Amino acid sequence: MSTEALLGQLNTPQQEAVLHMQGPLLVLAGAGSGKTRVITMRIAHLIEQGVAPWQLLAVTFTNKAAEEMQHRVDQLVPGRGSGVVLSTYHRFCSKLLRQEGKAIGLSNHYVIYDEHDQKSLVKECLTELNLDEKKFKPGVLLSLISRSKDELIDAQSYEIHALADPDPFRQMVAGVYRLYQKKLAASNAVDFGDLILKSAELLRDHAAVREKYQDRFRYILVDEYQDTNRAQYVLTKTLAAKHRNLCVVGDDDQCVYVWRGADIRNILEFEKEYPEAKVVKLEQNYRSTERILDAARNVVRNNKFRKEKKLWTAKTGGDPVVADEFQDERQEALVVASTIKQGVVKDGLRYGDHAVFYRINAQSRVLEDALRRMEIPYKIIGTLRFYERAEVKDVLAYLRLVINPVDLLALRRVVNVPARGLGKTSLEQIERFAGEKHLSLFEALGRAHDMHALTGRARNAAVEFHTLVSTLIANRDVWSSHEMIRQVLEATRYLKILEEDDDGESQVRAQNVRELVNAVGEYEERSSDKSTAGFLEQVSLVADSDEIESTRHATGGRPPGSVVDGANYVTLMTVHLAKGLEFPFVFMTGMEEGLFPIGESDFSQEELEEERRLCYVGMTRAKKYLYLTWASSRRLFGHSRWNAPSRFIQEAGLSTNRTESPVSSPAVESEVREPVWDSYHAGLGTLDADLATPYQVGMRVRHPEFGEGKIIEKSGLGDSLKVMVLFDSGQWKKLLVKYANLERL
DNA sequence: GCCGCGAGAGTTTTT
DNA sequence: CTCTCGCGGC
Ligand SMILES: Nc1ncnc2c1ncn2[C@@H]1O[C@H](COP(=O)(O)OP(=O)(O)OP(=O)(O)O)[C@@H](O)[C@H]1O
Repeated sequence: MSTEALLGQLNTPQQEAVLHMQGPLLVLAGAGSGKTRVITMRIAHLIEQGVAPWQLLAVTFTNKAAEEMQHRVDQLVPGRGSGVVLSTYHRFCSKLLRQEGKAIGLSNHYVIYDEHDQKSLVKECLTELNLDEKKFKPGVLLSLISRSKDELIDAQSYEIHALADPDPFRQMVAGVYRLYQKKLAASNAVDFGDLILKSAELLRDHAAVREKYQDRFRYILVDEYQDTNRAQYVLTKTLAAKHRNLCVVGDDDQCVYVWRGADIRNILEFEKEYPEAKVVKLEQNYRSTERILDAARNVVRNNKFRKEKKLWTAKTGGDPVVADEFQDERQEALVVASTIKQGVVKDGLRYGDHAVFYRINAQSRVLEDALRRMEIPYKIIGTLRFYERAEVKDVLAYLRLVINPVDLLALRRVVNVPARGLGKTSLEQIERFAGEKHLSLFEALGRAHDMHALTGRARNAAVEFHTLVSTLIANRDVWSSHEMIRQVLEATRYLKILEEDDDGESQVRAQNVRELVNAVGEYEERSSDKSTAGFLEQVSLVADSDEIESTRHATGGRPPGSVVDGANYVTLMTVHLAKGLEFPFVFMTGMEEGLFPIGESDFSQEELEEERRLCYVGMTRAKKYLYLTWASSRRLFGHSRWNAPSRFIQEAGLSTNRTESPVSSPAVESEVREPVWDSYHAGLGTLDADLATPYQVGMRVRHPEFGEGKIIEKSGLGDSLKVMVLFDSGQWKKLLVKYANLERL
C-alpha cells in the first residue's frame, strides 16, 4: 500500500506519529483513539520507506494481539510483513535465549516451567530448608520471587538487599529464592520471569550479543506500554540504546497488571527518560458512542493517580448504557443470553458482534449453561484447562524429558507412569546414588544394576525406563514433533492402557491424549519449526491462544443465525483478556461489590484504582451498546452470598433497574425455560439450608458502632460463628457473632 | 508399592 | 463445590 493510502486511514496526529522517523516517540492517549492502528501503520510505513522488516521489533501484550497485528501488517504490505519480529516480550525473550543462552550457561534445549512446576519447586525448597509449608505458603513465596524478577532483582541481588535488612523473613525468602534458582538451573529450566530477567542480564553482561541486537533493531515499537514491568522496561531501553527509535503507545488508565509487576511509571516518565522524545496525543475516540464513553470516563475519573486526557467521539448520543439487577446469577445469565438471542433473531445482529465479560473465570460456567440452553454458539477465551489435565501433562512430561533429560520435575512425573514398580522409596535410593556419583537422575537410572539396595524389580524397571527414553532421545533430531509423540505413546503404551480400560473417565482421558496428538499435528502443519522443542515452547507460551468452543449443541442443524464461515459466535472472556479488543455489543456481568471490585472491603486505594481501570477497560470495549448486570444473590465457589451493586455502576452515573421476574423472551422455548427455573429454585433453597443458628444470610441486623446492615455471608459454628455484614453505610465487615453485639431487626 | 478413601483447604485477574 | 494431600489398608 502506498504511503498516501496508508496516511489516508489516519487523522492528523496519527499521521504525525507514523511519519516520525528519527528518535523516540510516545503516544499516550485514551481508549479507542487509534494507538494500535498507529503501531500497525507505522510498521507498514517504515517498510514502505525501505527499512528491512527484520530490523523492526514490535512487541504486544498477548499472543492474540501479535497474531492480529501480523495479519494486518501482511495485508498492508503483502509479502514483506512476515520478516518483522512481532511477538510478546516473553516469546521474543524465549527465542533470544534459545539462540544466545549459551553465553549465560543455558543450553538451547531449556524448558519453561509453568506455574504448577514453579510451585512444586518452591515446595521442594521449603522441605529442603526445613521450613513449614503451613507458615510459609508456597504461593506467597513464589509471588515474592516472581515480583522480584519483574523488578530485575535476581537471587543474588535479593540476598544482598536482605542482608542489609534485619527482617528474618526476607532472609528466609532469600534462601528459598537462591535454592529455587539452583533447582531451575539443575533442570536446565527457566520460569516466565526468568525469560525477561535472563534476557536483560544477557544483554547487560555480554557486549557482543548486546551490540548485535542493538544494531539489528533500528526501530522498536511497543503496544500497551503501560503494562510493562521494570525488567521489560530495562530490556527495551537496552535494545533501543543505539538507534533510539523507540516508539511506545499506551494509556495509563488501562494499566491493569500492577498485581503482576506492571509499573505505570514506565509510560508516565518516558519523557523524562527520553527528553528528546516526540509526544503525540490522540484525542478522538473512534470506537464508542458518546454515552458509553461518558459512562466509562465517569468511572475512571474517580482515580486519584492518573493523567487527565482529552477524549471525544463523533458518535454523539447513542443507546443508553443499561444497568440491571437480577435475583441471582442464573437469572443474570438467562437474560444476557436471551437478550443476545433476541438481537440476532429479531434484529438480524450477528452472534459474533457480542461479547460477555466477567471478572473471574469461575463466573463463566453459568453463562455457558444459559447460552447452551438457548443454542447460542459461543467461545470461551482463556487459559486452557486442557493443558492442566493429568494425562496431557504426563505425555508432555515425556516430551520434555526427551528434549531435556535433566528436567527433574518431568522425570519424576513420568518415571513411574504407567506404573512400572518404581515407587517413592526406590526413587529416593536412586536419587541418593545420583548425588554421590555426581550423575543426573536420568543417568543414574541407567546404572541401576550397580544399586544393590534396590529390589530386582525396581532395578529392571529403572533400566528399562532408561532404555526406552534413550531410544527416543536418539531420534529427537530425526523425528518431527508429531512422530515423536506417537513414538512416545507407542513405547510407553500410555494410550493403549487408557483405551483398554472400560472406565468412563479413562475413555475421556484417552480422548484427551488423542486430542493432544492432533494438536501436535496441527502445530506441525502451521509452523516452520517442526521440532518437539518448538511445540513445547509453543505450549508454554501460548496459554491464552486457545479457545474452548462450545458447538457441542445441536449436532443436527446449525443454530439459527449462524453463518457458514464459522466465525460467528459470542465471545466469553475475563475483562483482562478483553484489553485491546472491541465489540459492538458488550455485556459486563457480575457488577457487584466484592466481585467487581473484587475482594473484601479492605482493599487499598491502589487496588481499588486498578479495579476501576479494569472497569474502564471493559466498558470502553463497547462500540454501540453496553449492558451492565449484577445479581443480588450469587452462588460462587459453592457458597451463596448477598451483594450490593458495584460502586462503579453509580460512579458511571447509572441507576439500576430491578427485574422482578425473569424476562420472558419469545426466543426462549418454554421447555427451555422450565429447567432454568427448577434449578433457580434449587439454588435459592441452599441459601437457608443451615438454619441451626438465629442468624441467617439475608437477615437485617444492627451493630452498636456500624449501624444497620444485612448479613451477606455466614461461616463457622457455635462460638466461632462469623457473619459478613453489609452495612447501609456501604462498608462491610466480617464479625464474630459472639463479640459483635448484634441486634436482630 | 499401589490404590482408595476421607478430611481439609482454598479459590482474581495471566505472560 | 472441587481438588489436593495424607494416611491406612491391601
Ligand atoms: N483515523 C481513524 N479513522 C477511523 N477509524 C479509526 C482511526 N484510527 C483508529 N480507528 C478505529 O478505531 C478503533 C480503535 O482503534 P485502536 O484499537 O487502534 O485504538 P487503541 O487506542 O489501541 O484502543 P485501546 O487502547 O482502547 O485498545 C478501531 O476500530 C480502529 O479501526
